[in-house]
Amino acid sequence: MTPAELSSTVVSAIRDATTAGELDIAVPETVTIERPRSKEHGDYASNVALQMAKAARRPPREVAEILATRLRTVPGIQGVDVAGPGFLNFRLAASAQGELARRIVESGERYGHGDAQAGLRVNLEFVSANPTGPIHIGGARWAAVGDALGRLFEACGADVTREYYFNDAGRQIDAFAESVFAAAHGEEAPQDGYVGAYVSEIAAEVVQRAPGVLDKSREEQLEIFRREGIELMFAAIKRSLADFGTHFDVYVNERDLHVRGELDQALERLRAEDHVYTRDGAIWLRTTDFGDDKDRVLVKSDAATTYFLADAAYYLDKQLRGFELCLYMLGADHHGYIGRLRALAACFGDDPDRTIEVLIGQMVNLSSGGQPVRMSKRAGTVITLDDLVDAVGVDAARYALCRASVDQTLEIDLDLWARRTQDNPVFYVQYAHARIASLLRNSAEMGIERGLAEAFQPGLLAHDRESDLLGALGEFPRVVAQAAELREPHRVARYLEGLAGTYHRFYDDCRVLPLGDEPVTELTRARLWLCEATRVVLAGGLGLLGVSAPERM
RNA sequence: GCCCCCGUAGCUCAGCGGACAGAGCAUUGGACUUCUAAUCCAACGGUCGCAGGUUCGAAUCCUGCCGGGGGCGCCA
Repeated sequence: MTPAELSSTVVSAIRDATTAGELDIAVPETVTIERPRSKEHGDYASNVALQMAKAARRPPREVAEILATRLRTVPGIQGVDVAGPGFLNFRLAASAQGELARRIVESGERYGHGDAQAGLRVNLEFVSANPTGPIHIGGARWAAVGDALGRLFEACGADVTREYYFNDAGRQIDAFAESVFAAAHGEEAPQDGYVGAYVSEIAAEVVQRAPGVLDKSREEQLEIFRREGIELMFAAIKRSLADFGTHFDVYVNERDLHVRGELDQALERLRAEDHVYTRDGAIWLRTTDFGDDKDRVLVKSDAATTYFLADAAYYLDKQLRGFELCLYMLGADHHGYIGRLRALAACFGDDPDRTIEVLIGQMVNLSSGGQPVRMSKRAGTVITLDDLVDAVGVDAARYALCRASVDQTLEIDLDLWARRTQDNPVFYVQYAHARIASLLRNSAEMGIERGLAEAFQPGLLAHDRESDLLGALGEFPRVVAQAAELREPHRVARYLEGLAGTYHRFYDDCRVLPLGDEPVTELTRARLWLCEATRVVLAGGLGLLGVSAPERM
C-alpha cells in the first residue's frame, strides 16, 4: 500500500462515517499522510482528525477514534492507534508494504512520475547569457537547476520548452566587439570592455578565420570581429552546456524579434491597450498601474528601443506560442525585474499570478583549500562553468549546484566535491547505486534470479530495515511531485541522500545473497526485488538531476 | 531611503502549521576470514538571531527590530 492509496482509504473512511451519521462534515478530497520521524508512531500518520475537529464540532481524539474503528478493518492495515492530541498512527501489514517493491520494479523508470502537472504548457527560460563571455558560475547554477526543473516538470506530465534568450545586438555586444578588436591589435581593452584570456583566444581565432582582416578599415574590422566573435563565443557556450548535459529546445535572440517586427507589434499592442504615454521625448509603459515601482521606458528620446521593449515583445511572443506558464530564472542581481515583468504580463491582459513566475537564484561562492576563490570581472578572473566542471567533474558540479535551495547563497568547496570519499554527497548516493549494481551482478553470476512477479512474497520483507527502506521508496512519488510544484529540485537530492543512507543500513543488517553453501530462499528472492526497486529509484532520482547512476565505482 | 535572499549543532545545510528539531562533515569510541568498509553503529553537540502576534499546536504564518549578502539607471 502506497501513501497515496492510504490517503484515499482514509478519505473513504471519512465518507462512510458521514454517510453513517457518525460525523457531520464535508468530505475532503485528500488527506495528509506522512512518515513519522519516530518509529513508535507507526509506519504512517495522519493529522486529519486534528484538522477536521473544529468543523465536526467534536474533540479531535473522538474524531480520530471514529475513523480508527473503520480503518482497522481495512485489509493491509495491521493496526491503527489514536495518539497524542488526535493523530492517527498506522501500522501496515508487511505484505501490503512489501508489495511496493514489485510495483516499483515493474514500473521501472516511470515509478515516481505522475500527472500533477499534466498537460501544462510551460516555458522555462534560463541561463540566457549574452555571447560576450563564457558561462560564469551564476549561470551554471541555473544550467543545473533549470535543467533539473525541466526534468521534474516532464516527470509530472507537463509539456516543457527549455529556452535560451540572448542579445546579439546592443551595447554589451559593441563592447565585446571592441574588446576582441583591441586584443587582436595587442591593445588594452576599452573602458567597460571585456578582459580575460578568452578574448585574446577569440581574437586570434577570428584572425585565423578571416585572413587579412587586420588590413581592413576600423569599421570593417569591428564588423568582422563582432560577427565572428559572437559566433565563436556562442559556439563555445553551447559546447559548455552540452558537455554539462543541459540542452535547450529553443534559442531566441533579440535581433530576430527586431527583424520580424515583433517590437513594433508589441508597442502597438500596448498602445492600443492604452498603457503607453510620451514624456521628455521618450515612450513609457505605465507599469505602475500593475504594481511596479516606476514606469519604464520602451523607446528612448533618441528613438532607440530599450531592452525592456524587447522583453515585452518576447513575452508577447511566448504568449502567442501558447504557453500557460512562463518561468524566468534570474540571478539575485536581477530581482528588480520581477515587478516589471509581472506588470508587462498584466499590460498584455494576462494575470501575472497565473502566467509568470520568476525564480531568483542567490549567488554562488567557491572556496578551495579553505580560501575563497574570488571572482573579478575587471581582472578577468571569472569562474566559469567549465572551470567548475574541470575542478570536480560534471556529476559533482550538477549535484552541488542542485543540492541547495536557490534561495540560499551557495558555498561550494571545490576540494570536497572533487573528493571520492563519503564526505562528498554525490559519491555517497552514487556509491549506493553502484553497490546495488554490484550485488545484482553477483547474484546473476551465482545464477540466482529474483523470479517471477507472481512468486514474489512481499510479506517476507518484515525486518525493520526492510520496512524503513520500503517506507523511503514509497516517498519518492511525493517528493517528485512536491519538488516540481515548489520548483525546488534540491528536494530530490536531499531525498536521495536519505534513501542512500537507508539502503546502506539495510545492506549492513540484512544479508541478501546466500553465504557459502546456504540455500537460496524465498527471502533471498524477496530481497533481490527490494534491491532492484531501490536501484530503480536511485537511478530515477539521479536522472531527474541529470547526474549519472554508475554501475561500478 | 526602498526592494530581494539568508540567520537552525563547531562547519555546510534539510525541515511549503503537527508529536521529544534532523542529515552529512568535524570530534570521540566501536564494527571488515562473508554481497563494494567509498559502508555501518554509538556518543557528543541546539535560547531554531531577538521581541511580540495568529493558532489546540509555530523553526515554519504575520508585524517590528538586530546581523550578513545582493540590488536600485532613458545600463544590459
